Amino acid sequence: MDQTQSQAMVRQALIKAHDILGKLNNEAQLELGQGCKLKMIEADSYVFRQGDDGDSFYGLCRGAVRVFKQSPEGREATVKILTAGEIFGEAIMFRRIPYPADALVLEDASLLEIPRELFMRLMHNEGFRSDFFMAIMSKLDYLTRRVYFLTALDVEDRFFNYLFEQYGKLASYRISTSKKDIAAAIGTVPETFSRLLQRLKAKGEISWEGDELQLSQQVFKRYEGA
Amino acid sequence: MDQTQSQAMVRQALIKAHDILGKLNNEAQLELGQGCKLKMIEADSYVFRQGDDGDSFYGLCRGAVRVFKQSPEGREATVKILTAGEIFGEAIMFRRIPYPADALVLEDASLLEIPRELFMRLMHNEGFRSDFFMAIMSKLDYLTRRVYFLTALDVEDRFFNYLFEQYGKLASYRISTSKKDIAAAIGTVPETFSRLLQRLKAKGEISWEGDELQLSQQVFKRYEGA
DNA sequence: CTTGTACCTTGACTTAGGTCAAGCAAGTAC
DNA sequence: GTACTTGCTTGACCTAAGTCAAGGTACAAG
Repeated sequence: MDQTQSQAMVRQALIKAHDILGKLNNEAQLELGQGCKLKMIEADSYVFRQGDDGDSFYGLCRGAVRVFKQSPEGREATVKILTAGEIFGEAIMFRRIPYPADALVLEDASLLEIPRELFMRLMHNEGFRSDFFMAIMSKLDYLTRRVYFLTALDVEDRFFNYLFEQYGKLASYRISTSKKDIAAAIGTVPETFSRLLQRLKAKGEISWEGDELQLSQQVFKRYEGA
Repeated sequence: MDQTQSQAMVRQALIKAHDILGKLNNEAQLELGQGCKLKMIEADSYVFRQGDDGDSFYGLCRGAVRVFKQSPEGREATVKILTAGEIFGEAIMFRRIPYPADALVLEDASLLEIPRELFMRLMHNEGFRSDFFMAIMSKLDYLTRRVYFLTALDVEDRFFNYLFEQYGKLASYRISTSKKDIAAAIGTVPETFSRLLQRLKAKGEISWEGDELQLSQQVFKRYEGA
């Protein structure tokens, strides 16, 4: 088997494993596999920058990507930290505009780059359309909650909500995101986040050794409803 | 002409004038007009409350509605102030969940209430689907900007951005929203907003008499790029 | 071994903006 | 008229969280 063929098979496998793209029917997956491009991007590189021209959106198959916007003065707002199985950059599919945000790779990532023209063809596929739709609606939902989360909650609440949002409600977490990035994700600075963690440790509400984070019983009780 | 017939004509006219619903083709508009319900709701009443069961979304034809979420402690986050031509409540169309936010009428409103079952039928209409899609995408865009706006900008920047977002870049505005509601929209409290306005007036950057707001030249220069 | 460089923590300080309470102006109800 | 309400303003005060600067700690490069 030649090189080109085996790469095509890798793409096909990645598509199949993807939460959204994997729901396409076989023909559509094949079409997608032929028209998309696999990109490996290592941590600390950008997938795209705000203002870049482009006509592709991305499916994330491995790793993590942080999407954020920067103000002229350099303050930045993290819109979302994406993990495997999500899509991003779809905002520019319907209007020919530059990317409206930065997308920075946090953990070495495998991405499927899907050009607009292919996307438009896929949109004729009833199944893809409805899954794409669902994905967009759940992003809408996420952003609505995020607006709430950033305006109405303090840093402590935002931290726990972030955990639950990103990992679900567990007693124990294996954290791969750096504290600096978590701080950005919950809309604060590393110093404040560090102090929060000290305070929580002191109160015995959490323990965090290496990459293992544990929450105490009381924390769960506190967030029972949410 | 009897009562029922004339009400049907009113609905039909409202649909035609609506930015999104008005783009439906004639048959679809007719179907919509027959299946939807016209509601007049006066200021300070709720269209729905967070947690309410429901299976309709709304097209706003007149007036203004504020959509917001409340924290258990009563702090609230305004998600969006809607004006004529927009739709809202569509989040529950794809999943059978209670409304995830409150929708409060700010100015006497005319609403078209569209039940899920009808919505699903309309979704088969190619034109409606694509317009609905565009509307959702632009909401997504709006919310992304809003996350940025709430995290990375201070109250002053948020105020001017709100004006430009809501009315466009004018030299003179006729403001119908109360200061209290504007304060909520820009994510602050009336006191802080009031102080901001005094400061801006003192610096000669704005004047605000009655419902007439004027911006000075320097303000425009400052926000040229944005 | 030493130098560098991220990342994280800690301390001292500042500040934007929230809270609480009082007062005022305009509209409406009686 | 007086009283009540609602929206807005002002003052005094407080505090969560940001900024700036200095250290640690650990891993990587020379």
